[in-house]
Amino acid sequence: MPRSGADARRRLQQAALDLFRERGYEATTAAEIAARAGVTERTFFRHFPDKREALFDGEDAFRAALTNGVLAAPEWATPMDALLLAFRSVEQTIENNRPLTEPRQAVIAQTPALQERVLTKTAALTEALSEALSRRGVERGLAMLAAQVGMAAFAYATRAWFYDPKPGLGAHLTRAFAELQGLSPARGGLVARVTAG
Amino acid sequence: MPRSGADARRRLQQAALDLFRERGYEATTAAEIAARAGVTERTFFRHFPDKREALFDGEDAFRAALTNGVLAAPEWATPMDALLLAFRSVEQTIENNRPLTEPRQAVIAQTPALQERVLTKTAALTEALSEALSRRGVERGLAMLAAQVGMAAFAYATRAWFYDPKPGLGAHLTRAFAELQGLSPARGGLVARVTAG
DNA sequence: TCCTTTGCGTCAGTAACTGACATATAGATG
DNA sequence: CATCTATATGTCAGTTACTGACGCAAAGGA
Repeated sequence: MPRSGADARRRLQQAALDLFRERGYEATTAAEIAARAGVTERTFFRHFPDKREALFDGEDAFRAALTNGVLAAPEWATPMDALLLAFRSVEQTIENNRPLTEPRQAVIAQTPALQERVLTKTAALTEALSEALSRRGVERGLAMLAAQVGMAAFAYATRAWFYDPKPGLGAHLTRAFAELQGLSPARGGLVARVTAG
Repeated sequence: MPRSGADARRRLQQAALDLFRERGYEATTAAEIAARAGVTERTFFRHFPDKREALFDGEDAFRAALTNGVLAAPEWATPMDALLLAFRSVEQTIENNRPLTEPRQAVIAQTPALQERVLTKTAALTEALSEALSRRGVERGLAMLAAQVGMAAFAYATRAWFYDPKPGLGAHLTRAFAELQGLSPARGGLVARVTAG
């Protein structure tokens, strides 16, 4: 196979992250990113379908790891069990990648266009988890519900871990899934009564 | 106050929906929408910040109704109770608006760019619900978790109601919140054991 | 050494937006 | 009724994200 192109791609990603941090996302053009990476604007768009994607990469591996985690869960595991196991299986990866994801998060935090893209990435991940659950025999609608609830718990844990990394992501994860339990209304509450009826 | 502009806005929305249905979102330009509405492209962008927004409107009223529903819940209501009450309070509105939302959904279903925008609209709604819950005294992180879980259940109910409207949205809603209960792992399950520890 | 495969540059073009300025019109004010 | 003002709209020029077509160059296999 001739010329790899992976090199230019990495340079483009680095240049994009740097420029977004220096001038902000909106204030940097695709041409500027390409120039700093030593290539043409056209090359930029050959590597990334749009300007935002330069900031997101390696999501495929993460998704694969998560779905594998769900599928590898023991047979007796409930949907939420399987999700918790899946999240714990990528725990180390996330903790190791923190130095790389942190500056990225800072850029995303101040640009709505990137936040929008994060939402679709998360939605794709949720969809993948849902499909993995449905492969385990969970009905499709219920699988999507469980996947969304699981992702909410995961996000909750991640937020907490972001501000307080000491206990480790794993501790935050189990706490999040526990809080999920506590969310269920008290005995005799409205939802409980409606559910019984 | 001179000239209202509300008229042109409505025409633009209608023209956008029609054109998106005829040619698809990507294949219709903002200039075409404006032309059909009898105005200039510039006027289009004065009414809507971008092309996608022409399809979304009246979300503010919906959000206000939802947050009011949360705030109006009785004091003894748990977070999930309050959310269920909020959703049930807009039940009629949604059922009545179905004829208007259905063609819109059809367009959205086949254009990724619009699906992305739906996600941010949903996120904004979730954020609003979360804030309403936190005003009820729920801790902010937990409020967000509850809001996301509630929105997941709401989406689940809406999907089910879309395919089977006969029982009414209310029935699907109570069922969704009940399924949420069932999602909790069985006694002795992994999450239960981890939670206990 | 040729040949194929693939990344890249160049160029032209479309379309989503934006700022600046002029104009027209509905309504309040006298 | 005349005028004045606030606001919507038109016009125009410009930027930038993104795309298709074509040609060149380089890396590896034959």
